[in-house]
Amino acid sequence: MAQGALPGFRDFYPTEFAQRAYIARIWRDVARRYAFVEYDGPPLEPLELYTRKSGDEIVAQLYNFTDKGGREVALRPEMTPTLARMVAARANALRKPVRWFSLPQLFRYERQQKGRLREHFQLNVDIIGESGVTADAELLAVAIDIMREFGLSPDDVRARVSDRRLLRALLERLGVGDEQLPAVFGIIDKIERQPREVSVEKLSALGVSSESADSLFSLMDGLTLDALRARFGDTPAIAERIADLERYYTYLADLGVAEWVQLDLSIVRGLAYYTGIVFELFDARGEFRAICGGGRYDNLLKSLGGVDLPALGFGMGDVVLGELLRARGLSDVPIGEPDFWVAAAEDGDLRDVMLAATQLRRAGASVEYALRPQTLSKQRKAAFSAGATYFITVGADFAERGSVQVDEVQHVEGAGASLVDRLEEMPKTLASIIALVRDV
RNA sequence: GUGACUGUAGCUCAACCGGUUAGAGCACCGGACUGUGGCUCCGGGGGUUGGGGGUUCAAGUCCCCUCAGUCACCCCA
Repeated sequence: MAQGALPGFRDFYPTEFAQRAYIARIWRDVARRYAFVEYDGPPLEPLELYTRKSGDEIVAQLYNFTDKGGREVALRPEMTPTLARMVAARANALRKPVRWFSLPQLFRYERQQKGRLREHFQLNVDIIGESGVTADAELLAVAIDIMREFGLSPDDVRARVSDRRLLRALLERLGVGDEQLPAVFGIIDKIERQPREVSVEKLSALGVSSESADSLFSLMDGLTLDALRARFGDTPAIAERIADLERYYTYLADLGVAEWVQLDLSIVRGLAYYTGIVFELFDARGEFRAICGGGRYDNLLKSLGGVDLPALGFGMGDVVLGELLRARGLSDVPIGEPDFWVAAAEDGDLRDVMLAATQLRRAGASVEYALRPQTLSKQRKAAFSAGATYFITVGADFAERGSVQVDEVQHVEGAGASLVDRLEEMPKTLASIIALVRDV
Protein backbone atom coordinates (compact mmCIF):
# COMPACT_ATOMS: atom_id res chain seq x y z
CA MET A 1 0.00 0.00 0.00
CA ALA A 2 1.36 3.37 -0.98
CA GLN A 3 2.06 5.69 1.86
CA GLY A 4 -0.89 7.89 2.61
CA ALA A 5 -1.34 10.96 4.74
CA LEU A 6 -0.59 10.77 8.44
CA PRO A 7 -3.38 9.35 10.60
CA GLY A 8 -6.16 11.87 10.99
CA PHE A 9 -4.88 14.07 8.17
CA ARG A 10 -6.43 14.38 4.74
CA ASP A 11 -5.24 14.56 1.15
CA PHE A 12 -7.52 16.83 -0.84
CA TYR A 13 -7.79 15.49 -4.39
CA PRO A 14 -9.58 17.91 -6.74
CA THR A 15 -13.01 16.47 -5.93
CA GLU A 16 -12.47 16.82 -2.20
CA PHE A 17 -10.78 20.16 -2.56
CA ALA A 18 -13.77 21.44 -4.50
CA GLN A 19 -16.02 20.44 -1.61
CA ARG A 20 -13.73 22.08 0.91
CA ALA A 21 -13.59 25.26 -1.18
CA TYR A 22 -17.36 25.21 -1.53
CA ILE A 23 -17.82 25.03 2.23
CA ALA A 24 -15.31 27.83 2.75
CA ARG A 25 -17.06 29.96 0.14
CA ILE A 26 -20.46 29.62 1.83
CA TRP A 27 -18.91 30.38 5.21
CA ARG A 28 -17.30 33.56 3.90
CA ASP A 29 -20.35 34.65 1.94
CA VAL A 30 -22.72 34.38 4.89
CA ALA A 31 -20.30 35.86 7.42
CA ARG A 32 -19.78 38.85 5.16
CA ARG A 33 -23.52 39.14 4.65
CA TYR A 34 -23.72 39.73 8.39
CA ALA A 35 -20.90 42.27 8.12
CA PHE A 36 -18.28 40.23 9.91
CA VAL A 37 -14.71 40.81 8.77
CA GLU A 38 -12.05 38.16 8.34
CA TYR A 39 -8.84 37.83 10.34
CA ASP A 40 -6.21 35.17 10.93
CA GLY A 41 -3.35 34.40 13.28
CA PRO A 42 -0.37 32.05 13.31
CA PRO A 43 -1.01 28.31 13.09
CA LEU A 44 1.88 27.83 15.53
CA GLU A 45 1.63 29.44 18.96
CA PRO A 46 3.49 29.35 22.26
CA LEU A 47 2.42 26.29 24.21
CA GLU A 48 1.72 28.52 27.16
CA LEU A 49 -1.17 30.17 25.33
CA TYR A 50 -3.13 26.94 25.78
CA THR A 51 -1.82 25.63 29.08
CA ARG A 52 -2.52 28.92 30.85
CA LYS A 53 -6.23 28.46 30.41
CA SER A 54 -6.69 24.72 30.58
CA GLY A 55 -3.80 23.32 32.57
CA ASP A 56 -1.06 20.88 31.68
CA GLU A 57 -3.33 17.94 30.98
CA ILE A 58 -4.37 19.53 27.71
CA VAL A 59 -0.83 19.03 26.43
CA ALA A 60 -1.73 15.37 25.90
CA GLN A 61 -4.12 16.48 23.16
CA LEU A 62 -1.89 19.03 21.50
CA TYR A 63 0.59 18.82 18.69
CA ASN A 64 3.45 20.39 20.59
CA PHE A 65 7.23 20.34 20.39
CA THR A 66 10.33 22.34 21.16
CA ASP A 67 11.51 24.45 18.24
CA LYS A 68 15.15 24.99 17.28
CA GLY A 69 15.27 28.10 19.41
CA GLY A 70 14.25 26.12 22.48
CA ARG A 71 10.71 27.53 22.55
CA GLU A 72 7.82 25.31 23.63
CA VAL A 73 5.28 25.62 20.80
CA ALA A 74 2.01 24.01 19.71
CA LEU A 75 -0.10 23.84 16.57
CA ARG A 76 -3.27 25.71 17.44
CA PRO A 77 -6.10 23.46 18.69
CA GLU A 78 -8.58 26.33 18.80
CA MET A 79 -8.80 29.91 17.71
CA THR A 80 -10.24 31.64 20.75
CA PRO A 81 -6.96 32.22 22.66
CA THR A 82 -5.40 33.76 19.56
CA LEU A 83 -8.46 35.93 19.07
CA ALA A 84 -8.39 36.99 22.70
CA ARG A 85 -4.74 37.95 22.46
CA MET A 86 -5.24 39.92 19.27
CA VAL A 87 -8.27 41.77 20.55
CA ALA A 88 -6.69 42.47 23.93
CA ALA A 89 -3.59 43.95 22.28
CA ARG A 90 -5.66 46.57 20.48
CA ALA A 91 -8.75 46.62 22.63
CA ASN A 92 -8.93 50.39 22.86
CA ALA A 93 -8.41 50.99 19.16
CA LEU A 94 -10.96 48.51 17.82
CA ARG A 95 -14.42 49.65 16.87
CA LYS A 96 -16.93 47.95 19.15
CA PRO A 97 -18.61 45.63 18.94
CA VAL A 98 -15.91 43.64 17.21
CA ARG A 99 -17.45 41.36 14.57
CA TRP A 100 -14.74 39.05 13.34
CA PHE A 101 -14.59 35.68 11.66
CA SER A 102 -11.79 33.31 10.68
CA LEU A 103 -11.28 29.99 8.87
CA PRO A 104 -8.33 28.49 10.71
CA GLN A 105 -6.99 24.99 10.25
CA LEU A 106 -6.85 23.50 13.75
CA PHE A 107 -4.94 20.51 15.10
CA ARG A 108 -5.46 18.05 17.89
CA TYR A 109 -3.55 14.95 18.76
CA GLU A 110 -6.33 12.46 19.37
CA ARG A 111 -7.29 9.10 18.03
CA GLN A 112 -9.52 9.81 15.07
CA GLN A 113 -13.09 8.66 14.74
CA LYS A 114 -16.19 9.56 12.81
CA GLY A 115 -16.45 13.32 12.53
CA ARG A 116 -13.19 13.91 14.38
CA LEU A 117 -9.78 14.00 12.77
CA ARG A 118 -6.47 15.39 13.90
CA GLU A 119 -6.87 18.38 11.67
CA HIS A 120 -9.86 20.33 10.47
CA PHE A 121 -10.94 23.68 9.18
CA GLN A 122 -13.27 25.54 11.47
CA LEU A 123 -15.26 28.65 10.91
CA ASN A 124 -15.00 30.89 13.97
CA VAL A 125 -17.44 33.77 14.33
CA ASP A 126 -17.22 36.05 17.34
CA ILE A 127 -18.78 39.22 18.67
CA ILE A 128 -16.84 41.08 21.32
CA GLY A 129 -18.04 44.03 23.33
CA GLU A 130 -21.79 43.53 23.53
CA SER A 131 -23.50 41.95 26.53
CA GLY A 132 -27.13 42.11 25.37
CA VAL A 133 -29.06 39.17 23.92
CA THR A 134 -29.30 40.99 20.60
CA ALA A 135 -25.75 39.82 20.04
CA ASP A 136 -26.64 36.25 21.02
CA ALA A 137 -29.46 36.29 18.47
CA GLU A 138 -27.26 37.79 15.76
CA LEU A 139 -24.63 35.13 16.32
CA LEU A 140 -27.01 32.18 16.15
CA ALA A 141 -28.63 33.65 13.05
CA VAL A 142 -25.26 33.50 11.25
CA ALA A 143 -24.85 29.80 12.05
CA ILE A 144 -28.39 28.96 10.97
CA ASP A 145 -28.24 31.04 7.80
CA ILE A 146 -25.16 29.07 6.82
CA MET A 147 -27.21 25.87 7.12
CA ARG A 148 -29.88 27.41 4.93
CA GLU A 149 -27.31 28.50 2.39
CA PHE A 150 -26.12 24.90 2.05
CA GLY A 151 -29.64 23.87 1.14
CA LEU A 152 -30.52 22.44 4.54
CA SER A 153 -33.85 23.09 6.23
CA PRO A 154 -35.26 23.00 9.77
CA ASP A 155 -36.21 19.40 8.95
CA ASP A 156 -32.50 18.60 8.56
CA VAL A 157 -30.89 20.67 11.28
CA ARG A 158 -31.99 21.79 14.74
CA ALA A 159 -30.45 24.49 16.89
CA ARG A 160 -30.64 23.51 20.54
CA VAL A 161 -30.30 26.38 22.94
CA SER A 162 -29.70 26.59 26.64
CA ASP A 163 -28.61 29.18 29.17
CA ARG A 164 -26.06 28.33 31.80
CA ARG A 165 -27.26 31.06 34.11
CA LEU A 166 -30.83 29.77 33.88
CA LEU A 167 -29.66 26.24 34.46
CA ARG A 168 -27.63 27.31 37.48
CA ALA A 169 -30.61 29.15 38.94
CA LEU A 170 -32.85 26.13 38.40
CA LEU A 171 -30.34 23.80 40.01
CA GLU A 172 -30.03 26.11 42.96
CA ARG A 173 -33.79 26.03 43.33
CA LEU A 174 -33.55 22.21 43.30
CA GLY A 175 -31.01 22.35 46.10
CA VAL A 176 -27.81 21.80 44.14
CA GLY A 177 -24.98 23.72 45.76
CA ASP A 178 -22.29 25.75 44.01
CA GLU A 179 -19.61 23.17 44.71
CA GLN A 180 -21.67 20.44 43.05
CA LEU A 181 -22.46 22.56 40.01
CA PRO A 182 -19.57 21.60 37.72
CA ALA A 183 -20.11 17.88 38.31
CA VAL A 184 -23.85 18.17 37.76
CA PHE A 185 -23.22 20.13 34.54
CA GLY A 186 -21.05 17.23 33.42
CA ILE A 187 -23.83 14.73 34.09
CA ILE A 188 -26.40 16.87 32.29
CA ASP A 189 -24.07 17.15 29.32
CA LYS A 190 -24.16 13.36 28.98
CA ILE A 191 -27.76 12.82 29.97
CA GLU A 192 -28.76 11.92 26.42
CA ARG A 193 -25.94 9.51 25.85
CA GLN A 194 -26.18 7.35 28.92
CA PRO A 195 -28.98 5.36 30.56
CA ARG A 196 -31.11 7.25 33.03
CA GLU A 197 -30.16 4.91 35.88
CA VAL A 198 -26.51 5.79 35.43
CA SER A 199 -27.27 9.50 35.61
CA VAL A 200 -29.45 9.02 38.69
CA GLU A 201 -26.72 7.02 40.37
CA LYS A 202 -24.10 9.65 39.65
CA LEU A 203 -26.41 12.39 40.91
CA SER A 204 -27.15 10.56 44.10
CA ALA A 205 -23.43 10.01 44.62
CA LEU A 206 -23.15 13.81 44.58
CA GLY A 207 -25.85 14.08 47.20
CA VAL A 208 -28.67 15.12 44.88
CA SER A 209 -31.97 13.72 46.15
CA SER A 210 -34.02 11.45 43.93
CA GLU A 211 -36.87 14.00 43.92
CA SER A 212 -34.48 16.67 42.68
CA ALA A 213 -33.13 14.24 40.11
CA ASP A 214 -36.66 13.56 38.85
CA SER A 215 -37.29 17.30 38.58
CA LEU A 216 -34.04 17.63 36.70
CA PHE A 217 -35.07 15.00 34.15
CA SER A 218 -38.43 16.69 33.68
CA LEU A 219 -36.54 19.85 32.70
CA MET A 220 -34.60 18.15 29.93
CA ASP A 221 -37.46 17.04 27.75
CA GLY A 222 -39.63 19.21 25.51
CA LEU A 223 -39.59 22.12 27.87
CA THR A 224 -41.13 25.51 27.03
CA LEU A 225 -40.47 28.87 28.60
CA ASP A 226 -44.14 29.12 29.56
CA ALA A 227 -43.98 25.84 31.43
CA LEU A 228 -40.82 26.99 33.16
CA ARG A 229 -42.40 30.19 34.28
CA ALA A 230 -45.45 28.37 35.61
CA ARG A 231 -43.27 26.12 37.73
CA PHE A 232 -40.42 28.39 38.78
CA GLY A 233 -41.45 31.93 37.87
CA ASP A 234 -41.73 32.90 41.53
CA THR A 235 -37.96 32.76 41.88
CA PRO A 236 -36.65 36.17 40.77
CA ALA A 237 -33.34 34.89 39.42
CA ILE A 238 -35.16 32.37 37.23
CA ALA A 239 -37.84 34.82 36.12
CA GLU A 240 -35.14 37.22 35.01
CA ARG A 241 -33.44 34.58 32.88
CA ILE A 242 -36.76 33.56 31.34
CA ALA A 243 -37.50 37.15 30.39
CA ASP A 244 -34.08 37.43 28.77
CA LEU A 245 -34.62 34.25 26.78
CA GLU A 246 -38.02 35.47 25.65
CA ARG A 247 -36.45 38.57 24.17
CA TYR A 248 -33.83 36.36 22.58
CA TYR A 249 -36.55 34.30 20.89
CA THR A 250 -38.29 37.42 19.70
CA TYR A 251 -35.11 38.62 18.04
CA LEU A 252 -34.48 35.22 16.49
CA ALA A 253 -37.94 35.41 14.96
CA ASP A 254 -37.18 38.89 13.61
CA LEU A 255 -33.98 37.53 12.08
CA GLY A 256 -35.96 34.76 10.39
CA VAL A 257 -34.47 31.72 12.10
CA ALA A 258 -36.89 30.99 14.97
CA GLU A 259 -38.28 27.83 13.39
CA TRP A 260 -34.86 26.18 13.62
CA VAL A 261 -34.49 26.78 17.35
CA GLN A 262 -35.61 24.81 20.35
CA LEU A 263 -34.95 25.15 24.06
CA ASP A 264 -32.90 22.27 25.40
CA LEU A 265 -31.39 22.56 28.85
CA SER A 266 -29.25 19.45 28.32
CA ILE A 267 -26.93 21.54 26.15
CA VAL A 268 -24.08 22.51 28.42
CA ARG A 269 -21.05 22.77 26.10
CA GLY A 270 -17.84 21.50 27.57
CA LEU A 271 -17.24 22.67 31.06
CA ALA A 272 -14.99 25.62 31.19
CA TYR A 273 -15.61 29.09 29.97
CA TYR A 274 -19.20 29.52 28.82
CA THR A 275 -21.22 31.88 30.98
CA GLY A 276 -24.61 32.49 29.37
CA ILE A 277 -26.62 31.36 26.40
CA VAL A 278 -25.05 28.34 24.70
CA PHE A 279 -26.15 26.45 21.62
CA GLU A 280 -25.35 23.51 19.37
CA LEU A 281 -26.49 22.64 15.87
CA PHE A 282 -27.39 19.01 15.25
CA ASP A 283 -28.65 17.09 12.29
CA ALA A 284 -32.30 16.33 13.00
CA ARG A 285 -31.87 12.58 12.57
CA GLY A 286 -29.13 12.39 15.16
CA GLU A 287 -26.68 10.55 12.91
CA PHE A 288 -23.76 12.88 13.42
CA ARG A 289 -21.92 14.78 16.06
CA ALA A 290 -22.71 18.41 16.68
CA ILE A 291 -22.21 20.47 13.52
CA CYS A 292 -21.55 23.64 15.39
CA GLY A 293 -21.33 24.83 18.95
CA GLY A 294 -20.95 28.13 20.69
CA GLY A 295 -22.17 30.58 23.22
CA ARG A 296 -21.30 33.43 25.50
CA TYR A 297 -17.98 33.58 27.34
CA ASP A 298 -18.02 36.91 29.10
CA ASN A 299 -15.09 36.28 31.44
CA LEU A 300 -12.60 34.70 29.08
CA LEU A 301 -10.97 37.84 27.72
CA LYS A 302 -10.30 39.11 31.20
CA SER A 303 -8.70 35.86 32.27
CA LEU A 304 -6.68 35.47 29.06
CA GLY A 305 -5.85 38.96 27.92
CA GLY A 306 -6.60 41.15 30.89
CA VAL A 307 -9.29 43.12 29.04
CA ASP A 308 -12.77 43.00 30.49
CA LEU A 309 -15.03 42.72 27.47
CA PRO A 310 -18.14 40.56 27.09
CA ALA A 311 -17.81 38.10 24.23
CA LEU A 312 -19.57 35.30 22.40
CA GLY A 313 -18.84 33.11 19.43
CA PHE A 314 -19.17 29.76 17.76
CA GLY A 315 -17.07 27.22 15.92
CA MET A 316 -18.23 25.14 12.97
CA GLY A 317 -15.94 22.43 11.62
CA ASP A 318 -15.75 21.20 8.06
CA VAL A 319 -15.67 17.49 8.92
CA VAL A 320 -19.10 16.83 10.40
CA LEU A 321 -20.64 19.43 8.10
CA GLY A 322 -19.08 17.71 5.09
CA GLU A 323 -20.37 14.33 6.24
CA LEU A 324 -23.88 15.73 6.61
CA LEU A 325 -23.82 17.43 3.21
CA ARG A 326 -22.66 14.24 1.55
CA ALA A 327 -25.32 12.20 3.31
CA ARG A 328 -28.00 14.61 2.09
CA GLY A 329 -26.63 14.73 -1.45
CA LEU A 330 -25.70 18.39 -1.18
CA SER A 331 -21.98 18.19 -1.79
CA ASP A 332 -21.68 17.62 -5.53
CA VAL A 333 -19.79 20.66 -6.63
CA PRO A 334 -17.93 21.26 -9.89
CA ILE A 335 -14.17 20.99 -9.67
CA GLY A 336 -13.54 23.78 -12.17
CA GLU A 337 -14.43 22.42 -15.58
CA PRO A 338 -13.33 24.42 -18.65
CA ASP A 339 -15.82 26.64 -20.46
CA PHE A 340 -14.38 25.75 -23.85
CA TRP A 341 -12.49 22.94 -25.45
CA VAL A 342 -10.80 24.03 -28.66
CA ALA A 343 -10.15 21.27 -31.16
CA ALA A 344 -8.31 21.11 -34.43
CA ALA A 345 -10.42 19.79 -37.29
CA GLU A 346 -8.82 17.19 -39.52
CA ASP A 347 -7.50 19.98 -41.71
CA GLY A 348 -6.81 22.24 -38.75
CA ASP A 349 -3.55 23.36 -37.24
CA LEU A 350 -2.59 23.02 -33.57
CA ARG A 351 -1.16 26.52 -33.70
CA ASP A 352 -4.52 27.94 -34.78
CA VAL A 353 -6.01 26.14 -31.78
CA MET A 354 -3.54 27.89 -29.53
CA LEU A 355 -4.24 31.26 -31.09
CA ALA A 356 -7.98 30.79 -30.59
CA ALA A 357 -7.51 29.53 -27.02
CA THR A 358 -5.37 32.54 -26.18
CA GLN A 359 -7.99 34.98 -27.37
CA LEU A 360 -10.69 33.22 -25.38
CA ARG A 361 -8.52 33.16 -22.28
CA ARG A 362 -7.79 36.86 -22.56
CA ALA A 363 -11.53 37.40 -22.65
CA GLY A 364 -11.75 35.59 -19.32
CA ALA A 365 -12.87 32.10 -20.34
CA SER A 366 -11.41 28.84 -19.09
CA VAL A 367 -10.03 26.96 -22.10
CA GLU A 368 -8.38 23.59 -22.62
CA TYR A 369 -7.17 21.81 -25.74
CA ALA A 370 -5.24 18.67 -26.61
CA LEU A 371 -1.53 19.20 -26.09
CA ARG A 372 -0.72 16.76 -28.88
CA PRO A 373 -2.32 16.20 -32.28
CA GLN A 374 -5.34 13.92 -31.98
CA THR A 375 -8.23 12.81 -34.13
CA LEU A 376 -11.40 14.85 -33.89
CA SER A 377 -13.24 12.00 -32.24
CA LYS A 378 -10.51 11.71 -29.63
CA GLN A 379 -10.67 15.40 -28.93
CA ARG A 380 -14.43 15.28 -28.58
CA LYS A 381 -14.18 12.50 -26.04
CA ALA A 382 -11.53 14.39 -24.14
CA ALA A 383 -13.73 17.49 -24.11
CA PHE A 384 -16.61 15.59 -22.59
CA SER A 385 -14.37 13.85 -20.12
CA ALA A 386 -12.94 17.18 -19.02
CA GLY A 387 -16.44 18.51 -18.51
CA ALA A 388 -16.13 21.34 -21.03
CA THR A 389 -19.32 23.23 -21.75
CA TYR A 390 -18.56 24.08 -25.40
CA PHE A 391 -16.58 22.39 -28.10
CA ILE A 392 -15.03 24.68 -30.67
CA THR A 393 -13.59 23.29 -33.87
CA VAL A 394 -11.11 25.31 -35.89
CA GLY A 395 -10.27 24.27 -39.44
CA ALA A 396 -8.26 25.66 -42.28
CA ASP A 397 -10.74 28.53 -42.76
CA PHE A 398 -10.02 29.83 -39.26
CA ALA A 399 -6.73 31.35 -40.35
CA GLU A 400 -8.45 33.29 -43.18
CA ARG A 401 -11.86 34.26 -41.84
CA GLY A 402 -11.74 33.43 -38.13
CA SER A 403 -14.67 31.08 -38.60
CA VAL A 404 -15.19 28.23 -36.17
CA GLN A 405 -17.79 25.64 -35.39
CA VAL A 406 -19.29 25.56 -31.90
CA ASP A 407 -21.16 22.70 -30.28
CA GLU A 408 -22.64 22.61 -26.86
CA VAL A 409 -21.04 19.62 -25.19
CA GLN A 410 -23.01 19.64 -22.00
CA HIS A 411 -25.37 21.95 -20.30
CA VAL A 412 -24.36 22.70 -16.75
CA GLU A 413 -27.38 22.86 -14.47
CA GLY A 414 -27.76 26.13 -12.69
CA ALA A 415 -24.82 27.68 -14.46
CA GLY A 416 -26.87 30.63 -15.63
CA ALA A 417 -27.52 31.70 -19.18
CA SER A 418 -25.52 29.69 -21.67
CA LEU A 419 -24.36 31.02 -25.00
CA VAL A 420 -27.05 28.94 -26.63
CA ASP A 421 -29.76 30.54 -24.53
CA ARG A 422 -28.67 33.91 -25.83
CA LEU A 423 -28.63 33.11 -29.50
CA GLU A 424 -30.87 31.83 -32.26
CA GLU A 425 -28.01 29.72 -33.49
CA MET A 426 -24.42 29.02 -32.62
CA PRO A 427 -21.95 31.80 -33.42
CA LYS A 428 -19.80 31.21 -36.45
CA THR A 429 -16.70 33.23 -35.71
CA LEU A 430 -14.36 33.42 -32.77
CA ALA A 431 -14.89 37.17 -32.57
CA SER A 432 -18.61 36.74 -32.00
CA ILE A 433 -17.97 34.16 -29.26
CA ILE A 434 -15.53 36.44 -27.52
CA ALA A 435 -18.03 39.27 -27.63
CA LEU A 436 -20.50 37.01 -25.83
CA VAL A 437 -17.92 35.87 -23.28
CA ARG A 438 -17.05 39.48 -22.50
CA ASP A 439 -20.75 40.23 -22.20
CA VAL A 440 -21.29 37.47 -19.65
C1' G B 1 -4.55 6.38 26.30
C1' U B 2 -8.38 1.75 26.67
C1' G B 3 -11.50 -1.88 24.13
C1' A B 4 -14.07 -4.42 19.97
C1' C B 5 -14.16 -5.33 14.83
C1' U B 6 -11.82 -4.98 9.89
C1' G B 7 -7.43 -4.80 6.18
C1' U B 8 -7.09 -8.38 -1.48
C1' A B 9 -5.74 -3.16 -7.89
C1' G B 10 -7.30 4.05 -7.50
C1' C B 11 -12.87 2.37 -6.14
C1' U B 12 -16.60 -1.82 -5.22
C1' C B 13 -15.78 -6.84 -4.55
C1' A B 14 -14.38 -12.50 -5.98
C1' A B 15 -10.88 -16.54 -4.96
C1' C B 16 -14.10 -24.05 -2.45
C1' C B 17 -11.65 -27.73 3.03
C1' G B 18 -5.00 -24.32 3.12
C1' G B 19 -3.57 -26.48 -3.18
C1' U B 20 -1.06 -24.34 -10.18
C1' U B 21 0.85 -17.96 -12.45
C1' A B 22 -4.70 -13.92 -7.00
C1' G B 23 -9.63 -12.58 -10.79
C1' A B 24 -14.03 -9.30 -12.36
C1' G B 25 -16.69 -4.63 -12.92
C1' C B 26 -15.82 0.59 -12.75
C1' A B 27 -11.79 4.09 -13.44
C1' C B 28 -7.12 5.08 -16.20
C1' C B 29 -3.97 4.53 -20.88
C1' G B 30 -3.75 2.78 -26.05
C1' G B 31 -6.19 0.96 -30.58
C1' A B 32 -10.48 0.11 -33.82
C1' C B 33 -15.28 1.66 -35.38
C1' U B 34 -13.09 7.22 -40.68
C1' G B 35 -17.44 12.24 -39.54
C1' U B 36 -21.85 15.42 -33.12
C1' G B 37 -18.54 8.62 -30.63
C1' G B 38 -21.52 10.51 -23.37
C1' C B 39 -22.02 4.38 -27.84
C1' U B 40 -19.80 -0.39 -29.01
C1' C B 41 -15.62 -3.71 -29.65
C1' C B 42 -10.29 -5.06 -28.86
C1' G B 43 -5.92 -4.50 -26.07
C1' G B 44 -2.71 -2.58 -22.00
C1' G B 45 -0.71 -0.84 -17.39
C1' G B 46 -1.68 -1.40 -12.34
C1' G B 47 -1.16 -6.19 -6.38
C1' U B 48 5.39 -8.23 -2.21
C1' U B 49 -3.13 -9.94 -0.66
C1' G B 50 -1.08 -3.34 4.83
C1' G B 51 4.03 -4.88 6.93
C1' G B 52 7.00 -8.57 9.65
C1' G B 53 7.51 -13.32 11.80
C1' G B 54 5.64 -18.36 12.60
C1' U B 55 3.00 -23.30 11.50
C1' U B 56 2.85 -26.40 6.90
C1' C B 57 5.14 -30.17 1.38
C1' A B 58 2.05 -25.75 0.32
C1' A B 59 -0.69 -19.49 3.39
C1' G B 60 -4.83 -14.19 0.56
C1' U B 61 -6.84 -18.27 3.77
C1' C B 62 -4.37 -20.73 10.26
C1' C B 63 -1.35 -18.38 14.70
C1' C B 64 1.59 -14.14 16.88
C1' C B 65 3.45 -9.12 16.57
C1' U B 66 3.06 -4.48 14.25
C1' C B 67 0.89 -0.60 11.27
C1' A B 68 -3.57 1.38 9.41
C1' G B 69 -8.92 1.89 9.22
C1' U B 70 -13.96 1.76 11.51
C1' C B 71 -16.82 2.16 15.92
C1' A B 72 -17.25 3.00 21.13
C1' C B 73 -14.94 4.90 25.77
C1' C B 74 -11.97 9.18 27.44
C1' C B 75 -12.30 14.09 25.70
C1' C B 76 -14.48 17.60 23.18
C1' A B 77 -11.23 21.81 18.59
